[in-house]
Amino acid sequence: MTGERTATLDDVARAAGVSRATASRVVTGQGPASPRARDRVTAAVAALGYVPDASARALVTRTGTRLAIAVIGHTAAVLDDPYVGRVLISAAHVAAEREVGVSLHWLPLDDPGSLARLADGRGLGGLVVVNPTRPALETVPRGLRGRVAAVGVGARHVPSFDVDNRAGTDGVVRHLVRTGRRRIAMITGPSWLPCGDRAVDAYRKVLRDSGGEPRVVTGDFTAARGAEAATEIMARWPDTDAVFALSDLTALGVLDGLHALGVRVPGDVAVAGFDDIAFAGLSRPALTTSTHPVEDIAAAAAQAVLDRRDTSGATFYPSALVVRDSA
Amino acid sequence: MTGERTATLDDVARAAGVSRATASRVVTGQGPASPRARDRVTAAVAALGYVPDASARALVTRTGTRLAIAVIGHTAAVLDDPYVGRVLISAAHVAAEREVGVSLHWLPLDDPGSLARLADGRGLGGLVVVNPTRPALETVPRGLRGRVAAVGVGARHVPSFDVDNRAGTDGVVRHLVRTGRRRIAMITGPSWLPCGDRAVDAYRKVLRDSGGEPRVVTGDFTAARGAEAATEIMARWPDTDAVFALSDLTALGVLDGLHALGVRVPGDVAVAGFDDIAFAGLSRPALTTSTHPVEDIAAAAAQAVLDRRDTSGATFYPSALVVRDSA
DNA sequence: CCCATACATGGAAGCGCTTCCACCGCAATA
DNA sequence: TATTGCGGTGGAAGCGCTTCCATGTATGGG
Repeated sequence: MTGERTATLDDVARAAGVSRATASRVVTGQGPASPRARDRVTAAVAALGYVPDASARALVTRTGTRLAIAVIGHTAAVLDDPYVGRVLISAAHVAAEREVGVSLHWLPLDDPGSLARLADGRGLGGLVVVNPTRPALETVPRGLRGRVAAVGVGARHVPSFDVDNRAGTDGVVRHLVRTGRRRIAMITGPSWLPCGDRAVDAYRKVLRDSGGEPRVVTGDFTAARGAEAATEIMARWPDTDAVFALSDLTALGVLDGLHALGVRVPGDVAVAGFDDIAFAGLSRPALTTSTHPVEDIAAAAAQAVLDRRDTSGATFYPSALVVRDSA
Repeated sequence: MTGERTATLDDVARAAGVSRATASRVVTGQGPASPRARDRVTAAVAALGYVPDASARALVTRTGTRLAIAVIGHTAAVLDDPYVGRVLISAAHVAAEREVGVSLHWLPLDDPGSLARLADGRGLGGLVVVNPTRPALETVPRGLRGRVAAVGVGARHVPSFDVDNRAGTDGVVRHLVRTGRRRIAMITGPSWLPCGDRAVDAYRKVLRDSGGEPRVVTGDFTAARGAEAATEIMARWPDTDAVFALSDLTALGVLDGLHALGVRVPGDVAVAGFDDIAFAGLSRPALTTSTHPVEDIAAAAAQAVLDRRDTSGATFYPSALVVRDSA
């Protein structure tokens, strides 16, 4: 049964008739090696199907640069939203280009301490935290300082990358005002996600300037909640003439909810979202929204972390108004 | 500057006044340890912020069960599609429950050999390949036999998990026929993805039974291609009265394309998709489609791999017709 | 023909950890 | 009191790899 054993560098060296040191030099491409030795080792590697053990290698080189991506918030809501998937894919792309591995971690909302456990070993090149809560970010192990970035929130202690949802919201709400709406309601994100605060601020500010009173309802970024919230809003403030949701998914739900209520969009009520997801242009009426360059943001975070760039503070990416039919 | 060094188990042992062996026993929870030793070690761990080095641990235990997820196909199309993200998230969930790490790999379509490189070391508990091409699966390193599963294709050599798109397609197309459609076109997936073959078979079969002639157009699972394909189809076969796309995203694109053409849905042409994504119910008209339990499938694949269950052969998950407004 | 120089090579140390094994002291039993 | 058994413990080996260092072995110039 020894045939089932995976080959080790010793096996390769023995098969090639060289020392393990030489074999290592050839395999890694570092250090001198005669053509003869090179050939024999290469042949042995192929013959034995040798694959270096990453653990052993990382142990000695202390250079195992792996990019860890931690997603916080274990809610079902995340499943339907393409957001996390897009972040994952984009960050994984960046990592793949640099030939560093990616590890994925799924952290419950209520156990921020688990972030610390991610730093398993020095094999960690960096950590990207998606949708982090504030307490979670404070549990980042000190060995990792300077190698952590946050996506999707304006974090304090670590470099963070997010869309400028203040400016984006401002743009959307101003557009609503410009097109004659005054009684504008807003559906926010989940309360545990601090990223919405700046958006709500912007919304309040525009309303104040235009003489409207704020009508804020808490959402959770899901479509189901959007439909529900639409009903709530129309019941509580029947004269509402516009609804702005901080998520396209929710806005699509609003469209659905209003449709069920027999409210016409945009005739009776204008609807706007945020994110400009692929489906925003496909709904009927097509959704007015503001862009969210998720891939750029995630890629930037991954790059910053892998480059050990100390981009402290928050970086906000521009969001552009996309006017379609719903508002 | 020694303060910056990350603590090792030796440091912990020294601080706790015990041997490294004892410290290890306490940290891992394996083997006997007196309450006194336990307390002292625990305290030392906390004080030093010690985190075990996963590489070193994996090296000696040979038990580093990490779940590798490889996504094949580097196309932009994957980005918009929630599919891959959902697979990732679901598999990561399963892994998280069992406390095994997840590593993510992004493989170009044209270099299947890179699959072999994933088996870096014995730290690999299993490999889930998403959307694998046939040649890619054949490059799986022999050390990994029995620890690989495929998602999204009826693979030959490794256990595979996919939706039963033969039955699903059958259900959708029969529904179209039942509602009076005869001149039904189909938009498939990309040609490099073999999973569509069975669906096309089913489509052909139903058409043959109902006396229609097949009208097959190649797609790529994107919405943009759907809009394009709709135009192509209507130009080539102007009397088409139904379009079935093997992807909801594409079907939504078809809706858009037909709308631009001034074709009414479902009045003039019925449209049906496949997958029942979250947005399918939100489009206007709401999309008729067939379910695709992506999360179940991905979870099953991850479980099979982590359990070392030798579920050879293909497992197909049922797909249920969802009739909405578009067909 | 001999010595300096370069390169190729193997021996050996050690990365941080787990675990086998031998050991020791203690309580329980004869 | 002598013997057994056992939980707790430390020493030491070794996982597979890289890399320092010393030792060859060809090559050039003097």
